[in-house]
Amino acid sequence: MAAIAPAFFASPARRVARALVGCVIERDGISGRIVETEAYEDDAASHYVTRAPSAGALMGATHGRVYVYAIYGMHLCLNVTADAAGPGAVLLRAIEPGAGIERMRARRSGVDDRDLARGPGRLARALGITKDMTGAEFLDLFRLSPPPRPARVVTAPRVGITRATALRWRFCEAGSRFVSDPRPG
DNA sequence: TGGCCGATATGCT
DNA sequence: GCATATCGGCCAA
Repeated sequence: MAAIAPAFFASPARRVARALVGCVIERDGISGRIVETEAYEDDAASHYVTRAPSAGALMGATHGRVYVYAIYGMHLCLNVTADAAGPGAVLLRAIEPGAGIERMRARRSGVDDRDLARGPGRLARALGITKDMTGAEFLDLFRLSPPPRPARVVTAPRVGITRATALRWRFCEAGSRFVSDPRPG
């Protein structure tokens, strides 16, 4: 399977976010199918606006770069910047664990497989994300392959935001039990 | 299933 | 200093 190339991230964040659903992400022997993403552009909820000092330049000037931030003190969230012509980033919210599932389990005893990477904080933990990855070329750290089978995508409002809540820029694989709460539909 | 709440990085005043 | 956050774990019902 040919890997996805950097030009994939040149499109607007919404398009990249939708196209990522179903793709397989892999790093260091751990892999999974992406089942949930969210797009952020220059809307009121975007870190391009709300965290302009740290995220503004990265989201505005780059595409295909890693952007990691911490939320609620302890959770990391993995994003990839998008849009060669404007600000954008895509938050990776959930994956369906594939290869390396035993290592993901080993890091977190007692957690059901379904929950290993369901939600942005858990996903970051499952993939061993650290904040110092910010700024790196996404495809230098991760291998990304097209969907092994076509994904049916449903949209929903983004999670955990208080502004621009009318936008449905959350993209989920229809029917997947690996999608985080609240479930779309 | 739903509600509570910890624990802290980040940005603003 | 302060308010808020692109959450997640735990508990009661």
